[in-house]
Amino acid sequence: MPTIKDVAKAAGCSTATVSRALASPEKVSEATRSRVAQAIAEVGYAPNVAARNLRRAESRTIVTLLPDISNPFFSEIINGMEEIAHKAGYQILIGDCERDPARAEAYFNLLPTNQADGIILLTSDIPPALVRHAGAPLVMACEFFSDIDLPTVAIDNYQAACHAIGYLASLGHERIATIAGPISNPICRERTQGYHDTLRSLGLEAAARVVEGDFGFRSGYQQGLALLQDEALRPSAIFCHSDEMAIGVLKAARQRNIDVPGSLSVVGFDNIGFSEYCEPELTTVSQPRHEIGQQAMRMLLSILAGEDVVRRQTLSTQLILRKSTGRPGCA
Amino acid sequence: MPTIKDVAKAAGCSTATVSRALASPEKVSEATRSRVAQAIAEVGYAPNVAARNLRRAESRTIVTLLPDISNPFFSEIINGMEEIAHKAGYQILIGDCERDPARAEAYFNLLPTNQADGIILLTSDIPPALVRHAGAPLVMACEFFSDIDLPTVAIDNYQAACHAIGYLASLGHERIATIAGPISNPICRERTQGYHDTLRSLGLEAAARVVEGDFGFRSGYQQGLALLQDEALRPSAIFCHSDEMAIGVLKAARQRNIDVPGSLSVVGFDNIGFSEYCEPELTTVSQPRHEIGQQAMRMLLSILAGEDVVRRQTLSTQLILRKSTGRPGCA
DNA sequence: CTGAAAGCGCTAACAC
DNA sequence: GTGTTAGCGCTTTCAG
Repeated sequence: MPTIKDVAKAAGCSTATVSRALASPEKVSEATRSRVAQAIAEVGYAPNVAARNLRRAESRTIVTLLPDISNPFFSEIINGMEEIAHKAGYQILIGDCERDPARAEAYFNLLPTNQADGIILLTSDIPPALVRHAGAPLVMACEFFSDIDLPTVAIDNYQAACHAIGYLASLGHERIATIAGPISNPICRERTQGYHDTLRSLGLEAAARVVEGDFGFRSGYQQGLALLQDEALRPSAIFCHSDEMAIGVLKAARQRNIDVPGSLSVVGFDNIGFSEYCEPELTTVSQPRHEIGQQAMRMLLSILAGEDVVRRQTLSTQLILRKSTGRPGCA
Repeated sequence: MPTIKDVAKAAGCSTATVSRALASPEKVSEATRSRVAQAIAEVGYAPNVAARNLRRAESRTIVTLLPDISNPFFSEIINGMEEIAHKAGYQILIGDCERDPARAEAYFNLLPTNQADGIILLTSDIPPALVRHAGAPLVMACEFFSDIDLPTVAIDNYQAACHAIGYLASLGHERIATIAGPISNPICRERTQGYHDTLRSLGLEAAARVVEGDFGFRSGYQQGLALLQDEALRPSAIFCHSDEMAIGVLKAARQRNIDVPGSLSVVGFDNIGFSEYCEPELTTVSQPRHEIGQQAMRMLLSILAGEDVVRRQTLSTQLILRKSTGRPGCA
């Protein structure tokens, strides 16, 4: 591989000039600049990034920490992030934590050694101590910590839940249950709060029922089975904190011979690709995932550039009406 | 951040000794080694990776190129790769190509500048020229090129298809169709070949019908709709080259009021998580994804280490029998 | 606007 | 077993 020296030789100038021609062209005369450009093409030069990083003490790499890479919810967010990062000459390193603090720690350890310039957190399920002593810019997307104030881009989970519950109530549902994500998760608390507040304002609080899942298919299925077990207590609608759990509920209902939406309405959250292909198609809360990814990355790059940023961006959600919701008892 | 010099000073030795204590402890005396270890803990040292990479002319980074990060089929493979890579001190950079040759090229360009040491290809949908002139180790996983012989770990697609079709035929199906992935894709050709050969050996070739999809839900749905349109020509079973397409077919059948498995059997490929939660649960060909990821990474690391490798590893598949298949006309 | 020169932090000959 | 030394390729003062 040719180095900057080879280019300098070919262009008849010093390595410093080549470097400048690349990094700050305006500081180099028109003539020199074009000679350098030609020399670069001639020798087939590409800068050695490790050398540049060492010298500049940066890595041009952003880590994205997520709880589970197999959840398709994240992929569109990552696409949005990548789009912005790539334009700015940054790379993304995807870190799958799998609820393992050691993994999270390994990724945070990339910061002090200049292997990463910053981290975007798509999960709050990591040791707070890591976050507090990160020593490099951090941005939260989708989630947040209850006790640590980080720059954040997210939706209004409270409002989204209110909206979903309000819609179910407007359909005539009076017994609305929730299958939440982990209660330790602040966004789930917000959603649950929105759920309770809406029920209360509608006088439906007596029939409130919240069970906990982990966002995955299986937990939705199991909690759905439990929720639908006792006919006397059976909810007529279930609001789920993820589409996977909602799809699990759909399976539970099928197994219990409960028609959806005839005898049970189900609302999901996230609008993943599957939600259009399950039976029945899922009514769900859609988040602007691509935009969340873009904004989070923009925010982090701004911070890295030393610019001031709006520390809290809230993007809007949309309730997508499909076939899993209807008036109660219309079977 | 403390450097190796600080450690040397604290341990009362030279930087070279510290470096050796870290890289090849057996070359350093017991006593020195422990003094170095203590000094490292004392000053809180962590090696600067950019400097090491520059010096060693390596990056300890492996790129994984895949066609679409939102396809959950890949996530378990990536987990397997990460497991092995991490143990060996390597990082994984996930490259989503999105069928864009420019993206693929950008990732290949990391090779000559030592930003990546090798690439694992999970897609064959990239310009062959890139592959031919990569200038660093490449390994294929799952897929392969018809005209470029790369070290590969994959399943026997031909056999897997034969097995699936044989099973369908054993159930009594005589009109078996296939929704293939892109015909330009060699693995799809193999599967299609297995399909035809099996039908022929069974005397069922006259009713053969192959249409092309792109592995996604929508294409399965659309091709399913088309395949099920004309009652006279309607297949009694459809073999799909991906679970997503099979799930699309399920939706198409529902829309056409065709009972699965009563009037139509459907077989998928990949055994993604959703295949257990769709209606009916999907019979599908399962690939050992975790193991594929592990083996592919092991192979690449061996090549990097200059070891000889078995250039072609074939892992076994399993036909998972669930609810989407049955005897024809048993509705 | 350009060149000389120092050095980022680390490793690997090469000596001893 | 350990120290000395010369860079890896690049950027960035500092002079001019």
